[in-house]
Amino acid sequence: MLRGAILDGSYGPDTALPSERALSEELGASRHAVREALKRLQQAGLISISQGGSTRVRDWRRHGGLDLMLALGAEGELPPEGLGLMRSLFEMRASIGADAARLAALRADAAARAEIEARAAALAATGDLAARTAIYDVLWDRVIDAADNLAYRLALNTLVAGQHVLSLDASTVGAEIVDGPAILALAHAIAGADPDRAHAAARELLQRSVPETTS
Amino acid sequence: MLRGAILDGSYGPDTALPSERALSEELGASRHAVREALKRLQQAGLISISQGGSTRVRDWRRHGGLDLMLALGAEGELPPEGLGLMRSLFEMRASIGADAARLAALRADAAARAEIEARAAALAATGDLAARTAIYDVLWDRVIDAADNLAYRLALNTLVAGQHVLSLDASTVGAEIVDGPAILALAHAIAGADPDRAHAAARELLQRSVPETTS
DNA sequence: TCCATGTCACTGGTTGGACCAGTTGAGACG
DNA sequence: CGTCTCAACTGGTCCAACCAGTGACATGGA
Repeated sequence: MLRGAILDGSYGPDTALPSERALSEELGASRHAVREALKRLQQAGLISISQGGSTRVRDWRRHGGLDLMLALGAEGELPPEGLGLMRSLFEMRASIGADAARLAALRADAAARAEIEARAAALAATGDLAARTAIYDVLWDRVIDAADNLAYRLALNTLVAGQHVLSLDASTVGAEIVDGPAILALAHAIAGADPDRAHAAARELLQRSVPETTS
Repeated sequence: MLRGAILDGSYGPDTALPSERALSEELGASRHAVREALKRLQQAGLISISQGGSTRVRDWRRHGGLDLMLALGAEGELPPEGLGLMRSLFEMRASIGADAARLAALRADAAARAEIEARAAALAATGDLAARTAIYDVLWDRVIDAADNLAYRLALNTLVAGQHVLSLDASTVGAEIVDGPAILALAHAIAGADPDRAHAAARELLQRSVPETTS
């Protein structure tokens, strides 16, 4: 609410915001509400607050966290940034996902390998698109778990949340879901403890959903 | 403050927290302070708040954002997780950094290519470790910019913040900084628009700082 | 004239109390 | 015994006041 009104419009980096009391009067809200909003902006890395001194806008490109992607996507953003935002999201998904597949091939225990292979087989055997999508999501969830990398898990959480914010349906990753053999090959590479093949297979698979740019 | 007291100890997923009023009395703080803390936890994905209903703990492994890494690292964590946390951080750094180098080789404009090469040369020509570290940081900053991927930029922001939280000094990436020729090779690959070589060079360079595990 | 100093009007930080608005469950009623 | 109502929760919001730092301005002495 306040975030969009503040940053995306005016208020360049290093400018001072109005005081909390001024903002509360200007926005017609109590100082507490303004304060909570400001604290959230601070947590997001958009502003820096210091007692006594004034609250200043930070350069979000340099201090913002990954969660900012959601905020940017939420507020119907700049048209040129819109596609770039999606491309950024899916490029990161491809990069992280491919490395997660590599690590899963290295670190998964026997049970995880078996489950990943079983889910891939179940996916390939199903014709229903919705069912395939559901299995595909769980499959990747298990791969991320098997990779045993907390940063990957958390980053992917943010990325899928971002896909929801951008209101993307299953068709966005349709090119991945329809290709049963490629998914099976990926699962086999992970189950067979072949990190290089797993990485390559995942990379190729995930790359299909990265939007093209006319550069 | 409150985050550590709540999650890391007890309070498993899907359990209900005490009411705001109860917490304020229990912690000796006003309800407003408790409320601000809860809002921050909500933003971090640790809890879900709904008016009328009770505030419940969410499964942070499934709903938390990347910023959670900082929070976990801040509160002297579980010893076994400590090393895993660092490994996760540096693995992600390597994965993102390598792909950023690849994209930079594809997308950088002439000025960026020239600057990246110039900085690499300046780094290789300097003997002082601190100076090399400073140049190295800026060099990667330019690579990320050239990759033109907002998600990478924001994720890296979080990762470097995490390195600060874990109080890691320059020696952590010493194996990268000392190798001038490797850095030069990376810069040349980017400047020469060779994405595959840039990716491989960055990957090899960044992989050196990933802590080993005795698996 | 110039610099050190103290004062004071700001800034954010915190608290208490009150009320509004949903949710939930226990008890009353059919 | 099933259903409905209502009261006691929950979080959401607001007002008013005070504490604690900051910074600039006015004032004094060198």
